[in-house]
Formats: sequence, C-alpha cells, structure tokens
Amino acid sequence: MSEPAPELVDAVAELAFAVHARLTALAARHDLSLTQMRLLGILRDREPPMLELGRHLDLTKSSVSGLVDRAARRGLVERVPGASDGRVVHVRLTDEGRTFARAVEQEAAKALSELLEPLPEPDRARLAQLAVRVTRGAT
Amino acid sequence: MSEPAPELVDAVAELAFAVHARLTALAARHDLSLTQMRLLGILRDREPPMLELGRHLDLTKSSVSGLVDRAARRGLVERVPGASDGRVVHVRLTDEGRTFARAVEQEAAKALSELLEPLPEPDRARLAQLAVRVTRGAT
DNA sequence: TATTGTTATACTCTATAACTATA
DNA sequence: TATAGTTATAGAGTATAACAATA
Repeated sequence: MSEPAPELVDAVAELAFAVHARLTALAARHDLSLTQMRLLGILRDREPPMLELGRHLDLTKSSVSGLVDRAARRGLVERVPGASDGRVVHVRLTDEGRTFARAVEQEAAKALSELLEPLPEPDRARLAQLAVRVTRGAT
Repeated sequence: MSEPAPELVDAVAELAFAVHARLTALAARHDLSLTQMRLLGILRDREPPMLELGRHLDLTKSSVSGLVDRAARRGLVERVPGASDGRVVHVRLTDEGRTFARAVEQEAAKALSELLEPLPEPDRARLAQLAVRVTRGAT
C-alpha cells in the first residue's frame, strides 16, 4: 500500500460531501429524505421484496418496513403480495410515484451536472471515467 | 449549459455514495454518526460558538444544541462561556475528545485511500486534482 | 429590540427484539 | 423449525416555535 497523501484523500471526501449535500437539499425541496429518493430510484425498474430492498439500501427489514410505510402513506409506492410465496411482499411505484420519481431524477441529474460545471467538458469525462474505475473495484 | 450525459453524472454520484458509506460505517464502528465525526473534525483546530458550528455543519442552532449535548455527554467536547459576550457559548474538544478525534481521522484517511486503491498512483492524483477543481468552484 | 442559545415538541430514520403468518 | 415481514420500543438527528439571558 502506498502512502495516503492526506490532502488528496481530503479532496475526494469533500467532493463526496458536496454531491451528498446537493442531493439531500434537492430531496428536501420535495419533502424527501435522501433514502426516500434512493428508494424511488431503485423501484424505477424493479418490484423487489422487502428484504431485497433492504439489501439495496443496506437497511434492516424493520427499517424498510417504516420507510415503505411512509412512502406508501404519501401514495408513492404500494405493497403487492407475493404470488408464489405468501410470506413475501413486493414493493412497487404507483403511477403517481413513477411520475414523481422521474421528475426528481431529472432534477438530480441537472443539479449534479451544475456542480460539475467548473470543469470543462473533457475533464468532466475524465473525472467520471476515474470515478467508474473506483466504484467498479469497490465494496 | 452542455448536455448532462447521465451516465457520467451517475458515476460521480456513485463515487460519492461509496465514500459516504465508507465514512458512515467507520463512524458507526466508533458509535458515531457522520455528523458527530464531522463535528470532531471541525473542532480539531477551532473553538467556535454554537451558531458558527451550525454554519459549518449546515444545521439550525437547535440541532447544534442537541448534537453538542450528546457529544458532551460522552465526554468528547465541552461548552465554554464566551469571554466578551455573555450570550455566546464556544465548543471545544476535551483532551479525550482530541485523542479520539485524531484516531478516527487517521482511520478515515486510511479507509478512503483503500477505497481509491483500484486506481494506480498517477490516476489517483488526477482524480484528486479534478475533485479539488470542482469543490473550489462549488457552493 | 436584536441576538445567542436552550427547551418543548414533533417527525423521520434507524436498530433490536418480540411477534405473526407462511413455508 | 426457518423465513418474510410487522410491530413495539428506544435513541439519534433534524426542524419550528417559544422562551431566557445578554447586548
């Protein structure tokens, strides 16, 4: 392992905080937590059971229950009984939730690309490329 | 404004989530929230009043009160009455808090540099450089 | 009056443990 | 018995509004 080079590590951490803060603020403007926003994103192309949802979000089943309760109360998602296994409950977006999720997602993309505006185009692509290489090899 | 190029934006968002998750997990191993960890980091070289702390953390004064209460209950920080202005309360690390903060900070640097390991050294420096340029121009 | 901070209250988020229903 | 999910309970984190003390 090579020497950490602390200020370089700091730079990456600061970028991460900036991204996180932007997304959190955006979510808050729609009365969503970042977790709720991620929930909508996950459900965009899936109808997973509660436990699987928990794996995606790294939450316990009880936390997922509460999360889905609150989203369902707002009419964004709904629970669907499993067809083959009576114990399983799938979660899916309602029509309203899908429309909403789509809008929020577009805003998020816009917010992040605004954040990246200090970089001219070729560097932006370079940053993204490096980011991909890190996350591909990540835990 | 140029076209968003969604998958590039996604890559940066994913990197941010990975960094955030690492730091959150590390903090949790010490029974800290990420906010508590940031609090310790801020106090490393400052003894700010409550309101200023709130500006650093982007929290209301009431949230800061609770945050400092909990950190103080653990013996990590202490409140110090302002000398010139009787309304002001400064916050500073205790000796124990300082030792603890130092240890956690080193672990954090190590955790992040591990995360960046998929990149060979020159690329790591490039990533950091790009990150700096984004955050320098950022909100 | 204005400012700094705390307190009262409420809600989200999260976890652990106990419980229910199904397999 | 084992698994999927819910519920009861508790604590952190956050906010708004009302309050206290100081300026």
